[in-house]
Amino acid sequence: MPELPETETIARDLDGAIRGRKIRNVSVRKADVLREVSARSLAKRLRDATILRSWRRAKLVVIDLDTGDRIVVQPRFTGALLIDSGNFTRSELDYSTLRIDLDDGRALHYADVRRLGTVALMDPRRFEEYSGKLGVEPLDRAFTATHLSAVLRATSQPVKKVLMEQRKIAGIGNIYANEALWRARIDPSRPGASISVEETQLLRHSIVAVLGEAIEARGTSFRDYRDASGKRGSFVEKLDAYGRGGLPCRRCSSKLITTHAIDGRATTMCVKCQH
DNA sequence: AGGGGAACCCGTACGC
DNA sequence: TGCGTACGGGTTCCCC
Repeated sequence: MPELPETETIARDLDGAIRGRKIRNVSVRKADVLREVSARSLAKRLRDATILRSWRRAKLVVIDLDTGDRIVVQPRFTGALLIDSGNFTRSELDYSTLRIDLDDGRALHYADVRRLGTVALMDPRRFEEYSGKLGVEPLDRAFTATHLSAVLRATSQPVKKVLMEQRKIAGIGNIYANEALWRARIDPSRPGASISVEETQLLRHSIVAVLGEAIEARGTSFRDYRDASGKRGSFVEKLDAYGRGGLPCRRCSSKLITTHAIDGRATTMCVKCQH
């Protein structure tokens, strides 16, 4: 569930909480969340490392270490990075998959109820390779209308599916794809190549605006998402499309519809004002 | 190359 | 009430 705004919120909070801390010890309780590294090797490579910075790339939380290694966390649906200052409840501990003990007595946990999320450890070369396969960051200057136009022009896939392809544009998932297309008044099923220059400019603006507003609201908590201190994001109240099937369109009052015709994912739109 | 489908995982919802 | 099963959801990987 965490898309770009939620992941950004997690990474910012985490950076404020653990920047400069040194790692003492690592213990892995559920090794099936690990990717590209064994539990043993993870513990070895993290021990005594200093945490330089936590930041976001696409829907990933990246933790830079002074060793050059990066911890790359993909929370997927129910993953969370939580800091235990000694006040964790039993259920929070139950879902902890791994614990990183810090030099100030606190511990960073990766907790994940369904464990579809992943934790990888990458050296600089591997991280560059991995990150290089991901598309442009929509909040970077590089995400221009010209760039979006080139992405859309190249495909006959539905525009909504294109927005969610991480190799093309990084960080947009089902919620913000629905929102941006509603704002731009574009029918999500239209082929990428059919989107006009004017529509592309409006769509780019809609994407940037909705992501920015959602970050300000600390993300959307629809079902599971909570930030590092367990709090919900408030953008759910501002959603115009996602989760509003059957409710009146906030522009024209006609009933929003939800279909699963695009890539099997829930698409909610206004048939009257999205063309 | 690009597309389709399975696998990953388990809480929740639903049927009997 | 209890048990069994289908489902969801993003990404990766395999196959066509």
